[in-house]
Amino acid sequence: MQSYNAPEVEKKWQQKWKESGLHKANLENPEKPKYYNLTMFPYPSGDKLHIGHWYNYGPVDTWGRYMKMKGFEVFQPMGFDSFGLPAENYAIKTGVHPAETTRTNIDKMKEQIAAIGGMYDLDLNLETSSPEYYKWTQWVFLQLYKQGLAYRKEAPVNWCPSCMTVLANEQVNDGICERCKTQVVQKNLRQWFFKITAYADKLLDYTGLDWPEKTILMQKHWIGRSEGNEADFRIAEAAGKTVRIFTTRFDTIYGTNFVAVAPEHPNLMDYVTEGQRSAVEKYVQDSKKKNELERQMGDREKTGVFTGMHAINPMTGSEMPIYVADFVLMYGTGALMGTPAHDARDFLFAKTMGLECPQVLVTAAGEVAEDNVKEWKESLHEYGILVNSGPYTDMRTEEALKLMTEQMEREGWGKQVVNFRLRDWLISRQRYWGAPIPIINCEKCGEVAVPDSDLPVVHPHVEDYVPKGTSPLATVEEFVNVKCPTCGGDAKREVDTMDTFVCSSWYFLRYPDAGNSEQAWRKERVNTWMPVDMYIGGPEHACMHLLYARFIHQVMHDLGHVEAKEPFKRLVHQGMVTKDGAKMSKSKGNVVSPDEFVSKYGSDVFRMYLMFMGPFTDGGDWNDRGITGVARFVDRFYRMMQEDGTGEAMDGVVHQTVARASEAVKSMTFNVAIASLMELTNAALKGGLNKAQKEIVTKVLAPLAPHLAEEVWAELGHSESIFKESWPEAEAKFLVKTSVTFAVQVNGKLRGTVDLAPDVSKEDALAAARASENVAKYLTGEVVKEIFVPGKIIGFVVKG
RNA sequence: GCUCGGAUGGCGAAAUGGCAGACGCGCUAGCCUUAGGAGCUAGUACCUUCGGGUGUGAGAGUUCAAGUCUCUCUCCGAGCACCA
Repeated sequence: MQSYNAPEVEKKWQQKWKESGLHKANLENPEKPKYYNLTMFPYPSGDKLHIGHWYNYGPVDTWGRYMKMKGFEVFQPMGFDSFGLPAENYAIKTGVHPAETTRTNIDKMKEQIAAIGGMYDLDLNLETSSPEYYKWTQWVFLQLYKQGLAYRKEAPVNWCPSCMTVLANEQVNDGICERCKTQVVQKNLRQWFFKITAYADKLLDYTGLDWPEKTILMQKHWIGRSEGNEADFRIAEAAGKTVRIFTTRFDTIYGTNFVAVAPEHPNLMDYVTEGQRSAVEKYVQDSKKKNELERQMGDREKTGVFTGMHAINPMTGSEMPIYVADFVLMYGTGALMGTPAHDARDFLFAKTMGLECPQVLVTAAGEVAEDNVKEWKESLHEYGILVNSGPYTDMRTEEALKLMTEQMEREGWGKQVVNFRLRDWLISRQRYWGAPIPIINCEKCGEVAVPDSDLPVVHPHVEDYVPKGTSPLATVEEFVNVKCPTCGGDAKREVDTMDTFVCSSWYFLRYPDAGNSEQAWRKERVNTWMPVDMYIGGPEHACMHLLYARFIHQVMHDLGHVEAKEPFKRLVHQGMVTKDGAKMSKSKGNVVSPDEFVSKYGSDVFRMYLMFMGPFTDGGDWNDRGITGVARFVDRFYRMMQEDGTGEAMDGVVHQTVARASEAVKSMTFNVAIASLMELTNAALKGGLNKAQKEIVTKVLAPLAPHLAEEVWAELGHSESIFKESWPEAEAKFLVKTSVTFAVQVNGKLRGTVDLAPDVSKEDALAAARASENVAKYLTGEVVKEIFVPGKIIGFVVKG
């Protein structure tokens, strides 16, 4: 008997698949229903493919092959996110120019990805750092620019002193640079932004998307929509001047007893008396320093300084002090009304400032509230019925808010507004390895867009690309100095590059028409293939790539460039593979190298073990020994296929396996699918399968272990690829059993089992159960209830 | 602090409210081989007076029946973090 030689067999089939074009979809004219199966493209990092790559690409390929066998024209492309910090930092580390490292790394990765044996289309050669791609990234930029959705402004931005560039809010976690873990500082700089806030409401619409609930929640929270009111409070000491506050709970206005303003508030000095000026200025300086050093860390103590002036409560006319306080952010209007009874932070602030902690509880369960609040009460946060609120007393919060809004609008001192936490997307970077921003600055004409016909703005070669705080492109005179496209006079190019997330926010639109030199994509082509039917990638992109991509896609949709509203119809996040429960990292020295195991056991075994560890979305913990179980299974499976049997009494098991495996693959619990095949193999090694049964089983195995399945399929006498076959259906007639084991319970406890026909009547079943010796023993008292669940349970409830 | 997840043998894990622990790792015994990822057979939650009893983080509840549904709590993980 032959034993299975994985390395040889896998090489053979990878070659054959390549020759037959298994990885190619008919993009122009799909005859079957299309299925766009996409994995987030990798950046070429220079290290070998790690377990994380495999954990993604293996199962994604399994899914694609399954969909292919389900009768779809599967498009499964892969390219490289080759512009950006990872590639550039790798180049800086090695001292080799990024253009060179990117090239060699991509070539190396392509080889390694090929060794997985997936049907990924790498021939499209999509690389974001190539001029034929970034030409269209620049075009996308200009599409936004022409709509006023790309603009430049000076603003306080996040600056990473190590990466020597600005960063988007999304790339800063806990005040730390997401890439290099350095403390980020705030700087006022003139930078390029995409106006993603204009799409905030549209981005909150997830209709028709099959996405993980958690991801949607995270995005919703990041976008942070909140409805409320803005209202002007007059300043007692300065006639005609007002301070505008934002609140979501204007109904609590009768409990307001101070106003607090952010230190960064542009009109802060309008609210400061001469006497308090130096104190306020000092506070502002101190809080700026705090901003830079430890704003995020630790102390939640509320601080602030009295400005000397007072605001007038627009409802009651009473005066209250105005403070500058750094717990107030430049969110909303940068000023808030302090209502200690209803907001925990206001309560704390009032306490530290020695303010009276009042007095009126605006809402309660309808009863008159206590006069004084000594302790913070969470319940006062909620909507309720107003008390001590003048004409609004006894109203429900919703009603009071409505009437108060009407009043302020009528009297002209306030209105209803919607605020978002989402900030505009900062896209310019002072780094070398990115797409140049296609803008020219002319002394006469100002900011001028590079005409589409002049694209691409070629990324120049620079020898000294090490970041210094300004873009390295600025050092290339022939790049910088240009003629103005409008007036022909001397002008200078924009030297900043675009954030790599811009490159990756539209690549899925390029794949179906990659290589098109006339346009970013043909509309018909993209409308045939978009939206992406299945998008698989890590959950860490929830509020970055996945949000940006939706935004850009929605803009393209609104401009009529693509029919689909949303880019990704279904989204799945793969889990993480750990080692001994810890995240794998070089510094911990617990990195598992796939290559070693792949060369030992083969790609099929490696991929299957990753899938066998647990549910795909959960990830799993790597165990060097665990893989042997899957290796043994492959041997056993191959052996089972070599043995000829009559297949007697095996039809039920085979079709049972088809049913279970189909269900499992469909729900991406590949571990269960593999387990069901193992069970079948264990059973079949005793009985033996006939040829028809072997064929069915091999088809089930095919997406999970493509090389092995293809080999076995050929040995069964087929000359065409198994991936031209359809996924098998479990036939009902084989699933019908002649006898089923019923569990018999008395008072909920298992007392025995009886084997009966599956369609046995209730009466016969109960009689059979009663007759069972062990059961009869427990049927001593009066039977008050009889339970019969066909095929499963016979139960008695006995009294006494 | 807020918002989500999660907790089942020594380990990874299964289980439309219906016989908990499928499948695999590891372990034990035996067989066959003794160079390799060996192979095959049987066993493997706990207690037991061998009748049975107890077991899915803890405690309550619903139900004939709960790992699964409801409430309270503990612990672990992830995300957000002064957003008024």
